[in-house]
Amino acid sequence: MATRTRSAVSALEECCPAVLSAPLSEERAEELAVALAVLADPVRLRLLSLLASAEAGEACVCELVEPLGRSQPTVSHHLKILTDAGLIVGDKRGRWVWYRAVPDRLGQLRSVLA
Amino acid sequence: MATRTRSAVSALEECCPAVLSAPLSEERAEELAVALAVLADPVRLRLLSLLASAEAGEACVCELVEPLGRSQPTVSHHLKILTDAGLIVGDKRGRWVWYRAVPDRLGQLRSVLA
DNA sequence: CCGACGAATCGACGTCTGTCAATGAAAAGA
DNA sequence: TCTTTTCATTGACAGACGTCGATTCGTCGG
Repeated sequence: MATRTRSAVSALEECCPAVLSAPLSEERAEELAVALAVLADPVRLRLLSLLASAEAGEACVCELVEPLGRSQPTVSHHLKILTDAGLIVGDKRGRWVWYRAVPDRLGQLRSVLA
Repeated sequence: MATRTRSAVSALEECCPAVLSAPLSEERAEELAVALAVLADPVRLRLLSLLASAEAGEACVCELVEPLGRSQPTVSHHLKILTDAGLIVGDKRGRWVWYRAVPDRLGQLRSVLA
């Protein structure tokens, strides 16, 4: 939902030294590592994939629990991590929360691995 | 060194479903997560960066310990992880082992985040 | 109001991971 | 051969992370 707190979004906000071309400061390496760690989980990768290929590009939590084979609290846990990283956004409508991927965000990360 | 064992290199050998376009199977998500976890560490990111911007594109371990601010065993530990992932290669010459980055390998990972 | 439902939070547990000191192995020099 | 240098391996420890059951918080229907 738009009301959710975003913490780690600032990780690589503006464009990018690119790992193999710049010497990469200690602070920046830490930021990049945190951002990549969000993606380094099979459940979160499948979440991104499921959301991107869902009807209308979005899905509620209850539709994600079963295909992932994880408990509802676990799925909510990963959704929060992805949300905090800015990779997905949630929109609460009635009793359901509809999540959708933010492809631009993934593109930012991709461009750092130049 | 060329004699070193490579284990996790098979992670995403041939080209790529791309996270946001394919539904991403459970097995493939696991492989991708393992591959990304190798990059999700500040010391390993700085290692890649240091090697890429080193003289002649290579450096020995003793040249890497001090700028990283980690113990020699710790640096060797991370070098092994990067080597097993195919992101760097080591070449033993005399008493020194010269490491260099493998940019193609990083490009493979990058392309998965399409 | 009250009960049912969807989702987030909490608490606890087991596992994985980064780190270092100590040790081991290989190579060069005296 | 003995010593020194360079790097890898081992063992141990602390902290972080994924997972689930139980609980709590909102929201809708009756």
